[in-house]
Amino acid sequence: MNAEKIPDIIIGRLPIYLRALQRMADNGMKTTSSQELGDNVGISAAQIRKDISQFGEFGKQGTGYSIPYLLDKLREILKVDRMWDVALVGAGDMGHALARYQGFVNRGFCITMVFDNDKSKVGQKVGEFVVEDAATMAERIKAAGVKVAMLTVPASAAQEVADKLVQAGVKGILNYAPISINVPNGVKVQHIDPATHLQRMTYYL
Amino acid sequence: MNAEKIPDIIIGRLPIYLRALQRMADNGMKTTSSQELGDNVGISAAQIRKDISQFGEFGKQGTGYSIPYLLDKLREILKVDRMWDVALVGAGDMGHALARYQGFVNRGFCITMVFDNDKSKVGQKVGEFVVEDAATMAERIKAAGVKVAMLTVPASAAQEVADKLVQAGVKGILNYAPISINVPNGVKVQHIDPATHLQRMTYYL
DNA sequence: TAGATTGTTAATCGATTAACAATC
DNA sequence: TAGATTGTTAATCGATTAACAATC
Repeated sequence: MNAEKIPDIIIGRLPIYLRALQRMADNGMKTTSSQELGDNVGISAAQIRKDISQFGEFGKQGTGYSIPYLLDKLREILKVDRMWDVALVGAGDMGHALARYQGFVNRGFCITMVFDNDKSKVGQKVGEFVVEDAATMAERIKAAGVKVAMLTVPASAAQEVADKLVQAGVKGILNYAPISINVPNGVKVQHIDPATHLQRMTYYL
Repeated sequence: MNAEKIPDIIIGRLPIYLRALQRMADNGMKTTSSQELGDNVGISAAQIRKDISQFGEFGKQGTGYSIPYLLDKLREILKVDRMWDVALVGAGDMGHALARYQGFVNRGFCITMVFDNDKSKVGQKVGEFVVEDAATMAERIKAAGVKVAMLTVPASAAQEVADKLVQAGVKGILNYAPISINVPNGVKVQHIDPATHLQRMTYYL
């Protein structure tokens, strides 16, 4: 294990490897090589080897990587060898889709609470969850020790809600609002904005 | 205007700038500086100036950038000074949320068709769209000249559907399926996978 | 004018690739 | 063993930052 700081760009690729390896495992594969994994995710074999070797010697010359073993290691590194409780804030269309999404649970995440500030939504069911009043959000998150949240509120409310989440102890925010939100050091934000992603492709068309 | 090839990493930041500038314009602001824009999006002022200057001299010493002018230029560069028809494939929860999303139209995109291969969904309404049979997809996309698609089908179907989209002339795919899809040169893919984004943050927690 | 801020250069910093000894 | 593939090194390539003359 290497104690030096790992660049964020490498951390960003690990979940991609993890996803591909999980899929290989589902298909009954037992081993893979940097070449094969690279072809799968569109990254060079050299880079895959370099990235993985930051964390230890997980492969074997001649035979490559054991898929179950590498899966274990990557899950451990990314800290998804446990289950993270997630708060979902915003019970609109996107919130509904996320609340009903089946893909979180086997990747380390479990939505445990859903909030909205619209009183007409509070008490209603969204997926298997009952929408709670956003006014109780900070308190509930603090009490439950939730560290991860998904934000699907309008852009106009996003910064304010993010501030409250941070205040309540949330350390990672997945932001679906189409606006850059600012958070203190030590809090991570990931942005998902479909229009931004589309605009990144049209340049090349 | 610089005729050299612009790095993809710069292109990727332009939509972020565009989004922030649009918001500033909505708030009635007329000018901004690289410093102010940078604070807004969390990028250094030097980098913002460098990025923008790849495409021309859009600022003025002493006063910064005219927001409406820079908006125009960025939209032109990213080719979102026009409206792109978008095909949505997959009428599940995520497809529903995207079909009803109001944020595309003022950012250059307009969903014009929705497909699903589930016969029980064909003919049903999703947002304001009637779901069409995926069997007619290639034909419809070709006839309409659609170049951009959003993919919200299960991972097991994603590669196959992507191949059909490419065959039909689609050049940009926004992939919501949790799997890396491979496409020929000249076709762009952007991946949106919430679990992957979350896993990128847990490392730091 | 004086102050502010751009566009650009050069220096620094960081990431990727190619190559290969080690070894399974 | 012979073939395959890792982990790592050094070289290359690319991106970011700092600084400042130009100028609005």
